[in-house]
Amino acid sequence: MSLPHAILTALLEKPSSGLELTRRFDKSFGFFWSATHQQIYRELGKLEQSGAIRALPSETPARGQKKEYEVLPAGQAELAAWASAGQDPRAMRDPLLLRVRAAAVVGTAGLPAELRRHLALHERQLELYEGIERRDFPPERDSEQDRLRHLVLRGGIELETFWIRWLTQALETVDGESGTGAE
Amino acid sequence: MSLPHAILTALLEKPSSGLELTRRFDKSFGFFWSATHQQIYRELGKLEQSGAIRALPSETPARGQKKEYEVLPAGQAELAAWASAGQDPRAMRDPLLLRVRAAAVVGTAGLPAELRRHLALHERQLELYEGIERRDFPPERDSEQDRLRHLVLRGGIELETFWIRWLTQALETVDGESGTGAE
DNA sequence: CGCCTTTATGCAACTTGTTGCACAACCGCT
DNA sequence: AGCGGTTGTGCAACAAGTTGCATAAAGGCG
Repeated sequence: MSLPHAILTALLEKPSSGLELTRRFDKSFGFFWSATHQQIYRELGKLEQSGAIRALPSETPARGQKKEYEVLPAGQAELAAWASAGQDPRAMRDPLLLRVRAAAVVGTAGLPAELRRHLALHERQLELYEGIERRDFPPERDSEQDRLRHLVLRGGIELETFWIRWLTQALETVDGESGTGAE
Repeated sequence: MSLPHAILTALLEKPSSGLELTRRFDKSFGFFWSATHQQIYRELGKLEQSGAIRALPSETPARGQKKEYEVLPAGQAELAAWASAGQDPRAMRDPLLLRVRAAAVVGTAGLPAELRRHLALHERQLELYEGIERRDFPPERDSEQDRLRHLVLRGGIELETFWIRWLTQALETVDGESGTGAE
């Protein structure tokens, strides 16, 4: 139930076309919610049909032609209701932790390389986020919106920091003991 | 592609029936991978058909009758291959961060209560994990398996710690500024 | 015995997310 | 005009996960 609300949030921040949304979901929005263009187009269709958003009138409404959407009052109300409703945190599901657990029974061959690769990826991601923090949230430009958005970005930054710390620990643990398979 | 491998890992650690697996996925296994009983039964069927696991022979093989599974060599090989293969971290997708971002545009009504609720849940989860750490990983009982499993548990513990820290920050941010809606 | 609860397995329908591809307009180039 | 790249929208098929319910054996109890 989150994708439509992610789209509503993005469109409220700035009306966009499908492709523009896709790009925003690949960049800043992607810190907390990712989506492919197909998901987005499909959902835009549903949201338009349900009256939550509408396409801005265009001169040439045809295939291959840009179509901008804006949020209607019904959509904003729906988003507000969803954001304040109670929702439990979702169950944990992380492939990397699972793979380490699997390595405990079938051997650690290949594991250190994979951990190092992930470490590098997370370091790059962290740098990216910190760049955005410097650019978009300089000290003392604090509307309520700024503070909340900064808070979300801090979540992304601290999550990446967590992974970097954990991967470093993991590499010490795995490299520390032979580094050969167990099996 | 993770669920079958989660099941193989669990079965290698200890052969089990569907319901036993479900309980293990609700408890310790759930730190890094969760699954419902329907997912598990469906997947057990597929794994058995593909020759990765087999049901241990039973006197009364009938519906409503317990059926234990064990991993076959093919299954173990498949798991080892999967665990050492390259897999990118999955794209971030967190409803709570999204809801805070949505609150930045539609108002923070109801948000503090929800943040406090999540904080309490994560604190309870952390306590649980720390209890397991004390019970299952006392200092200096270190086989390679122990170290790797402890590492995975540490991941769970540090993730919960991250959430507790972030939610505390978030509450300071939200409560600090009126606590009324924005809109 | 008949009834209820617990243990145990499983189907079907649905929702969400992924992958691969098709189609169409526009732009610059030669 | 014809070609190729970019921008833009979209379908179809599939894979993964969720929800609700059906079925059946076993054990306890009056």
